[in-house]
Amino acid sequence: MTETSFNPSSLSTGAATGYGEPVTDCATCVVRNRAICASLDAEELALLGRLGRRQRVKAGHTLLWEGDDALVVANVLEGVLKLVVASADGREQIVGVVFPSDFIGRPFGKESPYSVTAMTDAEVCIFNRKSFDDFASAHPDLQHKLLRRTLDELDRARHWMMLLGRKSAEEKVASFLLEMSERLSGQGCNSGARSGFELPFGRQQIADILGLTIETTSRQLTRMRAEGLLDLPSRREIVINDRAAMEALAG
Amino acid sequence: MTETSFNPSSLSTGAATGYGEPVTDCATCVVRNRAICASLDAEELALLGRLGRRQRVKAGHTLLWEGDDALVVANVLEGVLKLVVASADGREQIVGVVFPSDFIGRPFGKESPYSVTAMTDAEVCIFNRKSFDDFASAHPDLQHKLLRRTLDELDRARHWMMLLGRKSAEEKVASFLLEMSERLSGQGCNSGARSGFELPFGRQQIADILGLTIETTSRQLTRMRAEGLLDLPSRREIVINDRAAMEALAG
DNA sequence: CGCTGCTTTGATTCGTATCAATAGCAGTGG
DNA sequence: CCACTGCTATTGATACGAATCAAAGCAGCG
Repeated sequence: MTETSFNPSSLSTGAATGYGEPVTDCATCVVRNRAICASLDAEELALLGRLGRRQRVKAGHTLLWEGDDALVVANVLEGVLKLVVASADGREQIVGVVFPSDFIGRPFGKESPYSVTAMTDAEVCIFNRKSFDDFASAHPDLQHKLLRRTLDELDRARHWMMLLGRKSAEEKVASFLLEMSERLSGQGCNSGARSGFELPFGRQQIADILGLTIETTSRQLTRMRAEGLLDLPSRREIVINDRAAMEALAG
Repeated sequence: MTETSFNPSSLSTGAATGYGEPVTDCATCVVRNRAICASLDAEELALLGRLGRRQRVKAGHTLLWEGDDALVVANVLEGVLKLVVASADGREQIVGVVFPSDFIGRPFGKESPYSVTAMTDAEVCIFNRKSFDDFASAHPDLQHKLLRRTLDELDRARHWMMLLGRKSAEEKVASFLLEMSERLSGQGCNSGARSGFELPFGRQQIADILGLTIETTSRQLTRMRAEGLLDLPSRREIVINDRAAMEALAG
């Protein structure tokens, strides 16, 4: 465990100071049109902007700890973060992976039900939770966006439950590769059967997502490569050669 | 498969007729203060009531099919229903269990991501989804309630992912019994270490919740009985003798 | 060049699924 | 009241998949 804590020491309600950089211009934000902020008009955006701070999070650092007071919520601007639930004896299960424009944190709740840790260097637009809760309560459109997003997340989580409870190691890895291929190769075109992408994390993390060990995960990938289903040009690169066959394996 | 479909054949937008009974008096509804309707005042309640119909669902009948158009949403008045995701080859994973006052269905979404099937005879207050979506969009307080509920469901689902991905059969069964004990023995007092309750479903369903087979589930229960942890007075009754020990097993 | 951490590969064990048979219970009708 | 039927649950024997334990390979970096 080399992970270290992000400590929002001088966090205060309202205009938070002492950490991060003030948000200067939401209008030019990279996720302006994809994040929940897309529901706001210029005036509202300026108001919310005053509550937020841009915050860099280095890979491996933890923004929220499972069980601790959920002091902050945030939008992801850049990088990839994981949501982790751990058991008393140290087993870990990744219960969510968030990308730019995704929302993190637990609004309207006291304790964070999971840890949030950066898997790559990341940048987030962070809010004091109470301030955000108040703002959201006063802005139905924002709340509507948040509701839709939460419903989508719930669907995704439930679909993942099927994978965790009922699929074999081979099916798990195949499903994982297909989902990552879709989420990582951008909203762009996935025309051909071949598709390559770079995973933002290593084998152990794949295992923690799939409920497997690192050895089993590695073996499955090696076997798929041997069968010509995929190439592994480098540790974190994956090229799916035969999408249809991969879909068949995913069950 | 003896499950049969509930077919809302003459479903129309607005005041739906031709199925169920019209809602006569929301004010005296058994779940009036616990369901999302609790956010509404008398006038709003009357409006929503006009959109709803009381509908009985017999045990084993399916209200919504995975992948089909999600035509309806509903509040549970009585009984217990399950949310099921199935794979092409017939494996099933129960991804949620809903009780009276819980909300079911997928607002703001076209396809239902899972099937909803009654585990016991049940009664629901059912709405045409589109009408409900419109009503919700116009009533921020209702939407707020729905958001909180969805966030809670998401937390529960993610917690369950840890169980499915990382826990042993013994830990799964122990966790399950503790959770059911809490959700079934009502909001009442759970004073003593001993607690008994009646499950609304059989062994196969427990297995489908835990991602196990019926045999493994049965063996774990028998073993726990042999060790004095619990009693099994009848097929569906469970008495936990030593709650602390059970919590230790749950991991 | 030789660390250091991550990944792959191999040998073995263990837990759970699978296959198969029996037991128990609920409902039905003689 | 009891025999019969169908369904659910339990119990047993065995097989298989993934975990575990152990070692070697490989890449990045001072």
